[in-house]
Amino acid sequence: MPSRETTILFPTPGHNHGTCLHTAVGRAERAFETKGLKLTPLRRKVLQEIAGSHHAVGAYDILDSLARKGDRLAPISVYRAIDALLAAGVVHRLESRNAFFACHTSHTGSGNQIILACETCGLVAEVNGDAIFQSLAQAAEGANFKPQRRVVEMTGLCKHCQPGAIEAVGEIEA
Amino acid sequence: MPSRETTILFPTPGHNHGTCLHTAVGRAERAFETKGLKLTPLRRKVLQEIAGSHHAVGAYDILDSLARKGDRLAPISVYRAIDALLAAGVVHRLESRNAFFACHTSHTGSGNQIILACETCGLVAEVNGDAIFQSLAQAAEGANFKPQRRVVEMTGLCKHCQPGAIEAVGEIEA
DNA sequence: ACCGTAATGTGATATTGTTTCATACAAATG
DNA sequence: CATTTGTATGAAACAATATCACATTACGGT
Repeated sequence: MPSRETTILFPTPGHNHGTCLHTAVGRAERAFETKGLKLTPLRRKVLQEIAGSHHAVGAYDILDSLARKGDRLAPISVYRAIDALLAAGVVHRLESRNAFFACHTSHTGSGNQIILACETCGLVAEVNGDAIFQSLAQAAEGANFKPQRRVVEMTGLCKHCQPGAIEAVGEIEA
Repeated sequence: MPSRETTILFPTPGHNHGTCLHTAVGRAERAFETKGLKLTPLRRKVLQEIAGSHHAVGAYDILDSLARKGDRLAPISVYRAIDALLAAGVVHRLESRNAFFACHTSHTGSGNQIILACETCGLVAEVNGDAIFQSLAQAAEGANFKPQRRVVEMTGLCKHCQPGAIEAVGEIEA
C-alpha cells in the first residue's frame, strides 16, 4: 500500500492533472454545499487557480494569473475568495511560505493532516498526522495549554527530488 | 515537576524579566562564541529588543522601538541582525505570525522544540517535542520524504488566560 | 600599510495583507 | 410586490513584511 499512497502524494510531473483538478472542484462543490456556503463564480475561479497544480501559490500569483486571463481583481477580492475556500476547508495555507494550496485528498478519518513541501520542485502534499496531533495534545496538556490552531509543516525533498531519484526532465508543472 | 515547568513556560505578568533577559543575552554570547559567530553591537541591540519580553515581535516593532531610542535603522539592517540571531539559534521565527521571539530555554536534549503561542496574552513558549519529531520522522519516511525544516506551532490559551484562571490585571508586559 | 572578508549603511523596490466605504445581489419577510 | 436584511463584490488607498543592489566601513591577518 505505500506505493499507491506515495504515488498519490507526489504525482509525477507528467501526470494527468485534469483529473486532480476535476476531483478537487467536485469535492469543493460538495464541501460548500454541506456547510451551507456558496461556491460563487469568483471563488470557483480562484479555486481553479490554486487547484491547477500541486504547488502552493501566493495570492498575488493568483491575481496575476487571473489578470492575464482578463480578470482584473483587487487583492482584497482574491483574499476574500481565499478566505471562503479556507473556511470550506478545500484549500490550506502554507504558513511557512505565506501561500495557499488546494486540498487534493479526502481527509479521511480525523482530518488531522500534516503538510510536506518539497524545496526543489515545490510540490505540496498532506499526510495523515494523527500520531503527531496526539503527541501535540499531550504536550499541550503538560503545559496546561488549550490549543486552538495547529501548524505542522515539513519542508525537504520529495521522493522525486532526492539525489538517488530519476531526474525529471524540464519543469514540474503540476 | 510539572508546576516548576509550567511556571517557567508561561511566566506571570509580574515576574522579574530582567533575569530572563540577562540569561538570554548570556546564552547568546556563548552561542555566538561557540559557533564562531560575532554578537556585534547591532545584533545585541536587536536581541535585547526581542528578548525584552516573552512575546513574538515583528521586525518593524523592533525598528520602531529602536527608533524611539534614537537608533534609526533601515529595515534591512534589522532583518540582517535577525538572520544572524536565527543562525545562532538564540531567536526563533513564529511562522504563523511572521514574527520573532527569543529563546528563553536552554534546549536541553535533542533541541527539538515545539512552540506554543497564547492568542490572548501573546506569550510564546517552547516545549520539548521529541515525541512529535519522532512521529514526524516516521510520517516523512512513509512518504519517502527527506525532511529539512520542521515547523510545529500551536496557538491557543496559556494557563493564565483560560476561563478558570485568575485574571491578570492590566497589560501583560513580558 | 595592505588586503580580504564580514558587517553595516542607503535608497529603492518588491511582496503580502488590510481598512474603508460603496455597490450589487439574493434570500427572507411582511 | 416591496422591504428588509445579510452576504458577496468592487474600488482605492494604505499598512505590514521583506528583499535587492550597491556603497561604505570595521576588523583580522600578513
